[in-house]
Amino acid sequence: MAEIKENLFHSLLNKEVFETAQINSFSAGTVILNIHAYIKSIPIVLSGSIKVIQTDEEGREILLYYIKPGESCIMSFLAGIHNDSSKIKAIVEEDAEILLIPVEKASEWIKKFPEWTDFIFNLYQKRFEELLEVVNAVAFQKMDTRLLQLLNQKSALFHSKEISVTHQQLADELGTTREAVSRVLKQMENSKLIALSRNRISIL
Amino acid sequence: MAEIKENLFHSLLNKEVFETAQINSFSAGTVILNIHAYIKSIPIVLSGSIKVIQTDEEGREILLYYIKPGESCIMSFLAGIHNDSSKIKAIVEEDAEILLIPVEKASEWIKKFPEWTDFIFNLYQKRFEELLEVVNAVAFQKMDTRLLQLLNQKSALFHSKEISVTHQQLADELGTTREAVSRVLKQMENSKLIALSRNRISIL
DNA sequence: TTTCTTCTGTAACATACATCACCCATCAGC
DNA sequence: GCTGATGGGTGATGTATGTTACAGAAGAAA
Repeated sequence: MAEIKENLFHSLLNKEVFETAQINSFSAGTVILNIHAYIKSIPIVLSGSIKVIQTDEEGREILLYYIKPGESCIMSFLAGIHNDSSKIKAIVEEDAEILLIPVEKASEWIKKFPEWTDFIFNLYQKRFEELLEVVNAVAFQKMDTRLLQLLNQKSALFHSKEISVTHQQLADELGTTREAVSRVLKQMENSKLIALSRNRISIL
Repeated sequence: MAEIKENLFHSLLNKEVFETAQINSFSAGTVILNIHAYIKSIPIVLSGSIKVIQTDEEGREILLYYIKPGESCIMSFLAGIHNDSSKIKAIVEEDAEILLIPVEKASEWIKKFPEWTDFIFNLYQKRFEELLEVVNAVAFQKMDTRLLQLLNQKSALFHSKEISVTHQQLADELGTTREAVSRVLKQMENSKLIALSRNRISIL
């Protein structure tokens, strides 16, 4: 974490950023940002990770992307500067330390610090591309492909081939049902791609 | 068009913007921006409209959103300032007049004109929300709902209850097949929601 | 251990959509 | 008018995923 902070400090943020911001710790599962909530501060992840999901009226969910160390939630930035409410939900995936920046500062800095603007635009592009991938996956890919991708994503995130997750959680993130996930996982186990046990999937 | 130009001029752009930019005319069907193309200028639509679609490797498409007068293609802005290639395809839907702004100017103005930055951020938010809706629609909605929404969108765009379009075109925009579209349309006709004829759909 | 809860496996069936196949309708050009 | 091209209608069939329903497995609690 100290490392990330140093990087941010040197490469894109300056003293004022760190002096203004507060650092907070959140444990896995905490809902950082809920749908329809109004936003007063913008989070920058220092350690851990946050997952951003969309929920529809009927409560169905779908994973949009992860926010990793050094990144921020661009949706909250947008909603924040427009004084609008959030359209998405953000949940801590791994215990995280987060820098909270008041919205007014965030928009003030756009005028003052070109590096900050760059940082924001870079994130925009990244998030846009990730959203395009989600659209593609949902529109054209079958569950097996999507599941495998999700497992690999999680494996990379946790730096481990062992993933602690229930089928229901995966189903929620993919916007499908537990049974569908169980079926596909079982097939993947039969093809020796993964090994299954309660609350745990190992990628082979 | 003169009206839009005046509005842009007064509300968010200034003299320099119009002096720098060129106005070009494009007729319906023109591909303004292709996937993998590098971007040297950013379009602002003055009249007509542009549709932005995503295509995957297998050539399947899906409509993302429309760019209407007074708006710009934010993807090209992002890709432009990062000197990256386009991930999407933009096609003129209605004959359009477009202001072309060189990328260097676009990023220069971020520092110079707060109104320009506001304009950009506003668009970002709008596009983000539209993408979220696409994700939702593709993930959770059935074809009948999606088709109806698309027809209403087109009807609003063309300011007409009569839409000139083939079933195949609709299928492409929804990322499905012609047969599926034909069947659903026929049902909708039976429910007196629309009337069908060759190359034309009338919303009742 | 026994009991309870949560997670997983799986069968049977329903449904939406894709795919294939073909015919008919409409319209443009001759 | 005829002819050919494009667009549209529709049945048959396949397949992925949703739905319902229930049983067994693995842990947690007692």
